[in-house]
Amino acid sequence: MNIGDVAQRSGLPAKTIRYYEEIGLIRPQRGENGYRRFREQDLHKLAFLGRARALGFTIEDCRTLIALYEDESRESGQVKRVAEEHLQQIDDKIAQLQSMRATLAELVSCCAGDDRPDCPILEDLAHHGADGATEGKGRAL
Amino acid sequence: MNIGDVAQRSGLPAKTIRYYEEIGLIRPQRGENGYRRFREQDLHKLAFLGRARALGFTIEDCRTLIALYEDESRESGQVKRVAEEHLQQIDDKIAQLQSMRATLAELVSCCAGDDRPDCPILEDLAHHGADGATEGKGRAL
DNA sequence: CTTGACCTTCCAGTGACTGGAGGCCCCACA
DNA sequence: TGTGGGGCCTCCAGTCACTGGAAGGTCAAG
Repeated sequence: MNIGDVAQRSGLPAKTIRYYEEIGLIRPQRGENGYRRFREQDLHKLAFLGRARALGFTIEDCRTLIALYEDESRESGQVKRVAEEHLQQIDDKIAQLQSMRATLAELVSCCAGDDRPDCPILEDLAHHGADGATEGKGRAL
Repeated sequence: MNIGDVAQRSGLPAKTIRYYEEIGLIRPQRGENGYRRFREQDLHKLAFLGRARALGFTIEDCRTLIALYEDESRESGQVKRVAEEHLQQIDDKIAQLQSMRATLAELVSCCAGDDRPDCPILEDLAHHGADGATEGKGRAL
């Protein structure tokens, strides 16, 4: 298979597949013309990666998960630990977003949203006492 | 005030303040020694930025919000629109994370997490039918 | 006069891609 | 046999919002 075929079958953009090769997640063979040649097992791995990424695992997590997947002597506890840590991070992120959401929704509901300049949203941003929504800053929306 | 003072008073790292100047969010004056000299109004603006960022507004949103804040003839509807769009994005993100969370929690609960290799988490990643958690990919955790 | 804290600029790296330029390669059709 | 168009290649730059570090100037205290 050429890259276009695996892209279509895996649902991943060709660019992303090349990137995954670059960082060593996959090692497709090469034809005489220099084109990447993918086998079924490469496709399988890409599908695995696509699903792990869709669950929000980082690339490094994916590396670990693939290594565990290929390691017949793995212990399921190792996998579970990775997943649990990730789950915890998701929970933290959700909590942070919900805190932001609450503050923001409150402000929005207080704003008339008409043609007059008075705006409680700006008032709050300009004069609010100390911290914003949560202590942890609002990175990575 | 020097940058260290405003950093302390605003809670933003000095690096970040320099960055905000670089991208034109603030324009502190300069002393003869080349040091940035901040006035109260600069500090005020930085505090505004810190709070807007803590609510998850992008830098571009912040630029807009500050412009509106300084525009006496603004209409609060403009501000509200920015905030509502942002709120919508937060809601989308929360929904996406909750979908991931649900899938992941289910998988984790099915995994024994012991010293045997059998692992439903890996099974799912390897053989799950089509999409991952949600259709939208899991970027930006 | 030295020490050490503070300030400056500039450059590089983060994560996970994404876009685009410039250039082969391959196949079908005239 | 030429040509056109699509697919493939590599390499470079950009994204977002910082963050770290190196190399060097400045300032106040002792």
